[in-house]
Amino acid sequence: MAKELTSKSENYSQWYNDLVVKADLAENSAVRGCMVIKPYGYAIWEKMQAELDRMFKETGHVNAYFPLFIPKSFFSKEAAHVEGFAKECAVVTHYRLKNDPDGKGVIVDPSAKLEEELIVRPTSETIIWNTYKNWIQSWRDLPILCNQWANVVRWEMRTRLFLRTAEFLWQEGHTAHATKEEALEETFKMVNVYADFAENFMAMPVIKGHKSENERFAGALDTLTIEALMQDGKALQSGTSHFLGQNFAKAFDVQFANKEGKLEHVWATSWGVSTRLMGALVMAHSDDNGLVLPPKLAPFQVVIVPIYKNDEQLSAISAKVDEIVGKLKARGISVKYDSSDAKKPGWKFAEYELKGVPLRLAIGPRDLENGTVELARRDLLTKEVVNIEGIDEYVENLLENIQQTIYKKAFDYRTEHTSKADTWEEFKEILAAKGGFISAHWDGTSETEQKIKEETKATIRCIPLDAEEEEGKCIYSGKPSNKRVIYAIAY
RNA sequence: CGGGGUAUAGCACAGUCCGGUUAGUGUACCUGCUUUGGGAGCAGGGGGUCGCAGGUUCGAAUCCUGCUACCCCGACCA
Repeated sequence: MAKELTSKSENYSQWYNDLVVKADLAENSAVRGCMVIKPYGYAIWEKMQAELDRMFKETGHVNAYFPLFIPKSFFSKEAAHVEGFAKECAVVTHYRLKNDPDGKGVIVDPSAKLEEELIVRPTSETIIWNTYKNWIQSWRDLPILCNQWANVVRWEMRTRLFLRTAEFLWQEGHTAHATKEEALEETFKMVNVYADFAENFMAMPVIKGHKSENERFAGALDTLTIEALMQDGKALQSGTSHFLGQNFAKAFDVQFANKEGKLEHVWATSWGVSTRLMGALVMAHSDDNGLVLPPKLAPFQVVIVPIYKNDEQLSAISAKVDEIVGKLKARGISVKYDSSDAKKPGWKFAEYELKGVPLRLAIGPRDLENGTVELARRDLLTKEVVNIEGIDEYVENLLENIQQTIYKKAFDYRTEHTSKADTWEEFKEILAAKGGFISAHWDGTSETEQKIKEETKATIRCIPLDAEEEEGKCIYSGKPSNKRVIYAIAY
């Protein structure tokens, strides 16, 4: 074996680290905490972007771009926001280098100090609301529905590829509305878009819900989240949508004249998903043989491997493969024909499994004689021999089936790892025994949430949107509660 | 940012304790032949500022000091 993966059961986090690197998704760079996203990984991200971008536009949003740098003074305008991000900001203080007079290399030119330091954006609310102030005067200017695709920097102390890096790629939507109701509606709309994307494209079931006060975005009145369950029983926050109320409008003095001619502060939302989704995708489906990619996000959905003994056989096979490729492409299926002579079939089989290609099609002399191909599906690791006749339709259906099977497997895993706890003892037992989501009553206080976190490391992942009214007692304090919330140990 | 660990060829490691020929093994790479339905075999070959910077010494991968990066555990976080 050329590339050995640590097994998932032996060491889950090592398995993840190995997989990301060995499947060629990303690697660590020369810059601490910052990753290089490699072409294969970036191709998946581009597929995610393309679909999300389409969904944003379908819901009336437009793309724009705001600066990487934010004047320091902007940051202090919204108190909770500063509080939340101050500890992880990169700061630009100078704008010039010069040759070191004492010898080698370059130094920062002390005479080139900026009058006002610039913050490398950890998120763009401040620069955007400073800008929106100029865009908004009357109710006729609203709503503003902008999104931007950008990089942001949060100076993390402990990083992991995709899951937490000092610089990451994301999209951030920032909207401005005339009424609270409309802003709230937007907040919900976007969390639904994220859930739709996660489930139908990533094949990853998610729970939609409100964040508790502790977990809320700095500066938001309400944060909605989608929470996914990874295969080690830990939760991963995969996307958030914030109702910002009038906090930023007040901080940046953004008012509009309503239909009665009175000035009012604008209502705001913001929402984002990041390259963290790549980590979610890896951890939701993959196995000890490597990545398992849902067909809708795979850089190529089908790989074709020829098996041959000489050039003559290869050209006969290639002729047949060209036909197949043409038919598959006509159906919009992306396919790679790997006729390279540099590697042997067995090597290619293992390599494409590691990279999660949903469907592998092998064709050799035996198949040419019989008019067949060998189809191997990545998700189930099963093989079958099928007729070339009608292969395109067959593959198309199979890809759809793989997409659904992957989803169902993740869904079943989540179902098995979602438990109800009614007592504190039970809660701790479940957490220790199998982890996963635990549905339990909570008295609604931060103190209780904090205590539970200290004692078990579990936090409230969300208060589900579809939580049923149910009288009960808080598992920790015993105080009355009227609905269950979702606990888990989180990434 | 606190505690622990690691750093030697593209990758995985040995050698470091106890300083002493030309730094070694597997794999990957290059050439040739034979191979090709699950990570091929044989033969030959190339590749190293031993993480970086200082110091000790006749002599440093090895001892000392500082720095950097990565991994694990904590605090913090998408």
